[in-house]
Order: sequence, then C-alpha cells, then structure tokens
Amino acid sequence: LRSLRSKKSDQYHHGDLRNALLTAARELLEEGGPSSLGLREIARRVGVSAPSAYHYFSSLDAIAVGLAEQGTNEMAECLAVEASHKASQLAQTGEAYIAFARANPALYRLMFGEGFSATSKGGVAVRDLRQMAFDIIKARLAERLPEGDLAIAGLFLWSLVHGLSLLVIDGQIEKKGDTDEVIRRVLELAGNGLAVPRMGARRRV
Amino acid sequence: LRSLRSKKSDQYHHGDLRNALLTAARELLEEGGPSSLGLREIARRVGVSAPSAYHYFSSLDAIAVGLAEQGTNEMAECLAVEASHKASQLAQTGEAYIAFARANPALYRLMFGEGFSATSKGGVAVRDLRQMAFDIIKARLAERLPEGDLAIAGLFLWSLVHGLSLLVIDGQIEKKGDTDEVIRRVLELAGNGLAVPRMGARRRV
DNA sequence: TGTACATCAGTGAACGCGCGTTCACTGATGTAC
DNA sequence: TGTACATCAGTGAACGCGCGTTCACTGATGTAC
Repeated sequence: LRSLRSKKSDQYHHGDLRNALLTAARELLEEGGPSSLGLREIARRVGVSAPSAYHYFSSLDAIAVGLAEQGTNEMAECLAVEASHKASQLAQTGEAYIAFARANPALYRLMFGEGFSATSKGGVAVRDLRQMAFDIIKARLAERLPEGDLAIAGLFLWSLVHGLSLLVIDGQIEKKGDTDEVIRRVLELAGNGLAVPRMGARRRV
Repeated sequence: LRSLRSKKSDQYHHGDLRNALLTAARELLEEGGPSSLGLREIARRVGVSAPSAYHYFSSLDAIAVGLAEQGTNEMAECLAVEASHKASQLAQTGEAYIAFARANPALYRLMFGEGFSATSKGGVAVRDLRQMAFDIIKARLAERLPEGDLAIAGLFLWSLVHGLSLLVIDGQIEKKGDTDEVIRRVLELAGNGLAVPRMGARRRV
C-alpha cells in the first residue's frame, strides 16, 4: 500500500481511511461520550471531507457499530487471559472485565446501546455483540459450576460486574479507599454472599 | 387555581404548565429514550409554544434534571415499602428496585446520566440524586449487617441490582423462563454467593 | 518505455431539516380604589 | 359595582447553528497494451 511507503499525509488518496475514521471516532467518543459522535467531526479530525466516509460506512450508525465491534473484540481478548491461579480465576475474570470498562468508559457504554436511537437497527446489532461477551463469562463459569446453575449464576456475575463497572465509571463510588481494593472486595462477596456470617467463617475486614 | 375549576383546555393561561411539561417530557422520554428529549417536541405535545417553557425551566437540561428528580423520589417511595417478612426484606428491596427500573426504563437510564452531555452541569446534579438512592439501600442493609461491612456490601448489592436492571431493560436475558423468577433466583444468589456448594446446602434447581 | 484507460477514493456545494434560545410583544388575570 | 392598572404567562418570528446525507465531479492510481 502506498500509505505504508510514504509518510506524506497530504496526498489525495489516504490509503487507510477506514481505520483512520474508526480511530478518530474512538477518540471523539471517549472525549465526549456516545452522544458526541458525529460524522462531520470525525471526518474533520482525519482531515478529510465528510462524504468520503460513505465509501466505508453506510451511515453514522454503521461507524458506531464498528466501534462496538472493536470493543467487543478487545474485551474478549482481555477476558481470555489465562488466570495465574486456578482458584481465583473467576475473580480475575471479573477484575479484567471491570478494568476494560474503566479503560474505555464511553466505548463500554456504547457497547450497551447508549447513543443509538431507539429505532436504529444499530441498537439490535449491538445487542448481539453483547451476547458474545456474556457467552465468554458463562464459559468461564462452566469450569466451576454444575451446568444447571450456569444460566442464573452467569447472569448473577454479569449483573454484578456490569453494574459495578458503570458505578465506577460514573464516579459513584466513595472517594476514600483505593478503587482497585474496593472492586476486589466486592467481587469477593460474589463468592461468599451476603448471608449473615456463619460461625468460624470470618470475613476479611 | 383556575385550572382546577375549569376544564376548558384552550385558554390562554394554562394554569399548571410546569407539571404539564414534565408529564409530556416523561412520556416522550419513555417513548424514545433519553436522547429523544427535545424542548420543542415537549411544548408541541402540551399544545403550547416552545418559549413558554422558559418561564419554568432555564433550559432543556433543567427539564431533564426535573425528570430525574421525579424519578429519584418515586424510587425512594418504592424502596421504602415495608417488607412482609423481616427475613426476606433485602430480597424484596432488590426486587422493588428492579421493578421500578423495569416500569420506567428510560427514566432509570436518565437517572444514571444517559442523555446529558459530558459538559453539562445537569450531569453532576443527577449524580447527587443517585447518591440518595444508594443511601436508602445502605440504610436497608444497616439493619442486617455490621457497620464495618456496610460500604462494601452496599456497593455489592447496588451493583447487582443496577446491572441486572439494565440487562433486563436491554432485553439481554434469555427468553426462556419467567423474568420475575429469574430475577428472584439471581437475588437469592446475593445471599448465598457463588461458592462451590457446601455439603447439605442444596441450592434450588 | 510510453500511453490510453478503467477504477474508484476523495471533493465541494448544496439540500432539507430541526434544534435551543432570544426578543419584543400581547392578552388574561386579579387587585386596589 | 365598576374601572384603571400592574403583573406576568404565553406568543410569533427570527437567529444562528450544525447536522446527516446526496450529487455530480475530479484527481490519482495501477494495469493492459
């Protein structure tokens, strides 16, 4: 490709415009949230006219779906990392999940439909992507739980990490205390439950 | 008030325009999601000119905050309902929380900042409202747990019901099975935890 | 090596739209006398 | 009971804006001969 040979950026043919658009879109997304995504602004950042985007995406919506796809793939990679101890694998998966959301807060929200209009077909495309993420979580759980409990246990764990991710992203956790430590302790409760402490089973304080 | 005496709706002075605007805004919100809120459309629905709204709200953002306030108050009422059995109070509070979100999905999302631009001051106003909801949850927990565990346990429970609410709202739970039953069983896990089942402690299947 | 040509990536101008907000106003209300 | 008046709720027109998308185009590219 010409673009790989020449660094001159002011040439007529860009050479990798699709990726350049996605990259700019992603920066814009993280700067201003899902609702700030705009085709004209994306093109502006790449230094290209707005209509040129239509050679690669059929609409602004399609760009957003492209970002969500990127996000899903990256998240899958993060969750696939091998745990260092088999025993704490679940907690580590949960932490990896939340770490991804914290590193890409607006992308994470986009992946859950924020910014798509209620009528857009992008919204349903994104829902299917989410299912992939869920399947990964369930696969992790399958190594530890009987199959009958899997659906409910998976939903339980997904709800927990999803909710916690959003609360952390929203700045809703109290200031005091290290955030990583707080996350670790909340996930720990996922294993133990909230039941009134049984004798001899002291919870860490 | 004149409006309470007369039913003629085509009079120059509306009489209760502020509430009428909020009501119309709320309907619009639930129809099209937080991003569909528009001052002109709200006024249109009430049958009033757009600028008239400025007698009651300083901006569109202020209307959205007004809706979020309504939502927070209503949610607080839902959570304050006395539990029928002391033992299952926590689960019932969780179910009430999720029931509110399901009944007012777009309002619930609005309460968590969706639809506010990243730079708007409405966003921070809404965050303070959320803290109120959290304090109620913690107050519920305080009746069952030692104070030292309260912050983490509260965050655990809040994360779980928040995440589950959103997943249900988003239509992300599997079709098969009654949704209420699924919610009940997930909340049940909050008490028991995911730990590998201990002998004699059979989980319902 | 040179030239004609098909391909198609990127352009500039324009369309139509609806938005939030401001402004000077008009019309209804209730009160003071 | 009647009239002048202050108040202020609601209006119509306009401003300026930026958006997503379409269109006919232009300019660079690489290939076939």
